[in-house]
Amino acid sequence: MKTQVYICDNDLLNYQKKFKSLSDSNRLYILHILATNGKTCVCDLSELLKLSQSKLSYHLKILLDANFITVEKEGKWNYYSANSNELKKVLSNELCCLFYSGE
Amino acid sequence: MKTQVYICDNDLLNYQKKFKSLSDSNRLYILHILATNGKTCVCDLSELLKLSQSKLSYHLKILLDANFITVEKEGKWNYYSANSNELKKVLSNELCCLFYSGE
DNA sequence: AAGACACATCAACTTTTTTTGATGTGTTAA
DNA sequence: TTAACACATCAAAAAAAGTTGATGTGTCTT
Repeated sequence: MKTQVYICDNDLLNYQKKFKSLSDSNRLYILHILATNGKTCVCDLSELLKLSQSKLSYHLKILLDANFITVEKEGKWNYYSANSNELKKVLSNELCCLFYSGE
Repeated sequence: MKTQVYICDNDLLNYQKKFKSLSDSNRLYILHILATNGKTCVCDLSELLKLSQSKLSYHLKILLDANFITVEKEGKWNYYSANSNELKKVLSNELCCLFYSGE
């Protein structure tokens, strides 16, 4: 029985956070919309997802904290985009186009 | 604003389940050990992970339900292995060797 | 300056997940 | 056949995540 292991606690917690952010169908749907629609403002996301404003905000923040999406504030509106580079680090090619956009 | 989206509810729930199973550092550590050590029995996992027996059982079941690991019962012992084929469908190559074993 | 809009944040609540310790089941050894 | 072992399962408790409705902040319009 080998006892040595190669991953450190910090890495585990970091991946835990990333996968936790992906572990909700609302958030996966958000990523899907951002991946297929590109830059989208909260108001449009709210319509597409049929989520209340505060609920949507909550889920966007989680994806943001995981660094899987980015915001640009333009005056009154906030536009969100998928951070495909970060998503690609974690997700398989098979999930390309579904949850992030390809090269 | 485009309104069409391409993913169905069932797919979303399926991915939610998969990612939920990956969203815990104990379970990621289990996968890491299985990926690096290969087939391992619960008793050895319990020592490596320093998890109580029932807690470990709980987490193994979640990974099993997500189809990310498999069991073989040999008499008294249960041996678990990573289901690398399934993991590879979801996880990037970058995570190969960390959470599943390569080709 | 006042109102309307787009969004974030907060506190209270609900739901889900995780932990814990006890009990149950099958297998092996004495 | 009894005891010990390896593990799963269960019910209760604790902790974490998600929801809701209200409030706050910044921007634009008038």
